[in-house]
Amino acid sequence: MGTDKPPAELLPGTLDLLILRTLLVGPMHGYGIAARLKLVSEDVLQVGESSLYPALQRLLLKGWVRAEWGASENKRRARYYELTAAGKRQLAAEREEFARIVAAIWKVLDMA
Amino acid sequence: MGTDKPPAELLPGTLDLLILRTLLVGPMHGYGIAARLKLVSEDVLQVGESSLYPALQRLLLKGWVRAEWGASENKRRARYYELTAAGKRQLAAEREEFARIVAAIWKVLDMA
DNA sequence: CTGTTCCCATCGTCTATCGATGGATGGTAA
DNA sequence: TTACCATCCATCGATAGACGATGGGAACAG
Repeated sequence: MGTDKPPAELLPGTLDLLILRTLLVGPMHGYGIAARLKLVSEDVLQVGESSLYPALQRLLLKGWVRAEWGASENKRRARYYELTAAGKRQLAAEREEFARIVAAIWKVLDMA
Repeated sequence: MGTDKPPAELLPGTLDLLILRTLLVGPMHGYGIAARLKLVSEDVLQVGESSLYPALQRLLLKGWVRAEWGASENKRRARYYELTAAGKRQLAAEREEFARIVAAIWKVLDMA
């Protein structure tokens, strides 16, 4: 029967925030970002590459990240993404907004 | 002069949860649901009617709410939405899933 | 009778996530 | 060497969900 599905991997609208926060740790390539998100969230957050790369393109366009080609630890060619100053500001703003909204949602969930 | 303002009013993917939780208080009509969300969240959550009604249709289709025509307190005709048993189960499940994901996001936001 | 508030609802747009897919490269094992 | 697998890049098409604009109708206050 069961067409059961894997419940949910991500909250829409939070991916940019997650990527920016991850890049705050240091420059990283796409694959590494996905791996780190999965690791830190203990397998709860699983971002596919087809979500990740469009998101990175978005962030590049807005000037929140910068990209540079390099070599990964395994000597493979890899594109490293790095947070810009504007990206750091954006991160702070998005984080605050996220906290604000989540707090509001909890108020609803906990109301009498 | 830009009183510009609200960048985001809602986290996509959380609307169903918010509606179900609101209906747990008791049967309510659409307008009332929106008003209550705004009130309880202290103006942070503002759901427009063009988001609300499609969402209610969705919930009806899935059998999580039931609808019935009646009269509002002001004697106007109003459609009252009510949580079904399946809806209550769904609410519990979505709430848990929401908590799970938000906790994971915080882990990312707070990582070293 | 006119305007305002309350209450219903749809259409079209836009943004974003995701499954499927494709390709290149380097390490490893047979 | 050859095969294979893991890593790493990226796009396309489908789908879903939120929102602005818009429309209507019924009660009540002025």
